Amino acid sequence: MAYVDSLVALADPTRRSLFEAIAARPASVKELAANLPISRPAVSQHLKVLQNADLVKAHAQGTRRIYELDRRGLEALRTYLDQFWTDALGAYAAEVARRTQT
Amino acid sequence: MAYVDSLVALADPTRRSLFEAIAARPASVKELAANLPISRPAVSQHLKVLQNADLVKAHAQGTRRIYELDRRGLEALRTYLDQFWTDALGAYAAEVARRTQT
DNA sequence: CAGAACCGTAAGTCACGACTTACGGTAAGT
DNA sequence: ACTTACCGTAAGTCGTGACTTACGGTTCTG
Repeated sequence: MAYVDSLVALADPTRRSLFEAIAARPASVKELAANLPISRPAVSQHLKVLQNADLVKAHAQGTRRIYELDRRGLEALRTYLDQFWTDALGAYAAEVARRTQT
Repeated sequence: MAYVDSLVALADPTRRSLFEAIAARPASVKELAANLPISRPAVSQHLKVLQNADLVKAHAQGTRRIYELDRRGLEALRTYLDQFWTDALGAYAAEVARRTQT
């Protein structure tokens, strides 16, 4: 259920900010913390959540840890959502068609 | 920012259960509550959240309210995620390519 | 070999959100 | 009209998770 972790991770506004910042450009923890109104340890904690949701991955570079995007988390989430796209137009289509109002 | 509401709504396990049940087949509040270990008012509260995330829509049928899937919420969420798919392969591609390890 | 820079974890606080019960409101049945 | 069925909202409780400060560990630099 990796998609669950992705959903929970991205539901938090601070983690979304981190994720979006990392997606735009890989960065160190300090750099990421500089653009947020919270402490550096808080950023580390959020990154941990993002990381084991496979939304982000890190690699050391000297004493710094550079975080970059990991597409596996997004992919899991995407797959989960796509399931409803097709389901909603398959078995569910007949039901909807009858009372269509959209 | 409709996608934010969708993310928050689907981050809760109970709301996911409701959403998935509704996606599989439209149902009344009582029917939905019957398959969950929580009270009926709790279900109503969750449905309210799902509804103003545009993940679900309701229409009255006698004294019952039938909830069915609303694709607008999913669409908003999908669009948000797709943004990273392309971004991550565009401006971000060069950065990654250099330190590729995946 | 200090000292500094960068980071993760531990422990504790506090607000928020997921529940409950109680209540009121509307539509159908007799 | 009265009762029953179905539902939403109000108010209050309680656990979880998003923060903080404090600490220890590792890697460059002088």
